[in-house]
Amino acid sequence: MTGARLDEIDRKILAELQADGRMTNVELARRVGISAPPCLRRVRALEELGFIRSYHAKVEPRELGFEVQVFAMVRLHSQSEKDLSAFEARAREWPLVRECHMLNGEIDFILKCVSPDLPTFQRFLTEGLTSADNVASVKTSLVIRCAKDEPGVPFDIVESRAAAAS
Amino acid sequence: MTGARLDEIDRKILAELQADGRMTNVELARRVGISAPPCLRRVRALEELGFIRSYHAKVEPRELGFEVQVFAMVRLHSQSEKDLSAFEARAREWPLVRECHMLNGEIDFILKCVSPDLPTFQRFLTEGLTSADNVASVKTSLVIRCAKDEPGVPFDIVESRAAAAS
DNA sequence: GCGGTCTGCGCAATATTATTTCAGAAAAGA
DNA sequence: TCTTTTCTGAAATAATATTGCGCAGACCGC
Repeated sequence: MTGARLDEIDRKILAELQADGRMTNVELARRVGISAPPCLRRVRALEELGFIRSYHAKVEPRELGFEVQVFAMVRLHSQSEKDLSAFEARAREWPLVRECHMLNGEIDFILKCVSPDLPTFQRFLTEGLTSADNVASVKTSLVIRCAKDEPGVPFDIVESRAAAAS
Repeated sequence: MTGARLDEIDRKILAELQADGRMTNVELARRVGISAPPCLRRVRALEELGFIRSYHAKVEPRELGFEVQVFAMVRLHSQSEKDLSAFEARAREWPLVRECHMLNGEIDFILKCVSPDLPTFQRFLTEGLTSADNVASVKTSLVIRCAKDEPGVPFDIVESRAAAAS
């Protein structure tokens, strides 16, 4: 279960580290209002308990020559668990696929892909994705631009909900 | 321009920090094969030049009570730049919307949303998104499960391409 | 109320790490 | 070749992370 309850300080820690994952523990402790040692212990606990899964530098794909970003909507012939898992396993193997989510409704999977250029993506699309086993159809949409990209959780809502509950 | 060329060490640094954004500089230096001071200078430079945009802890939404994740495909009536920008500005204001990408093709925008529960999302959908100015239609799909979530860049491809070019 | 246990805090000490400084080696150009 | 530039790494210093430990408050059964 996700039984372990978080207090106000834990939520602040998560919010701060989500916003800046490289903040020093001293600075973090200052911001959440406790001293460094217990702060570090809380961070470790949050990591252990799975609230914090990992830390990542956000790298700019375009700066690295990945000019193309694409969302691919995939439909399969068979939605048996075995076939779904098989597709997911393949998705994990494709480097161009950065995210793979199973959806309800008409579309079975949505993939977020990056590619250095259009030819490379087209090759992946024709030789990899659409020709993969069990794939019924693929609809792709190029990303023109990104207006917002803040994965994670809206802690402003977490806090207002916690306040409302009390 | 993105003129500043990166060498092998820079790319290793980016790959390592993308995989573990909290790695100490000492460990990072050891892994990429140089000493700590020049390594830190390179990291700072990569941040300055925009290759590294930011650092984030990856927080598990479900652990924090955000049980619902949804992709919303939005179509607008008008695609004039003014109206597109207006929609983007609104998307940035909605806390439940974590990502907003403008697409080509039939769909104008795709939004990735999180919500504590279905009622909360339905309220946002009816009172916020679908009733917003200029929104023609919204199709939503619940995320059943996530098979892969590794935003960023596939450095294995960067390296093989660099090797091929040399 | 009174001890016992549990939990979490913060001080202080120590180990690691970050950062600056600086001199020297390799690459580029006249 | 000589300069200029650029980048490296050793050493020193500043800052931070981490451990150990004593203390205070909460909770519990008596």
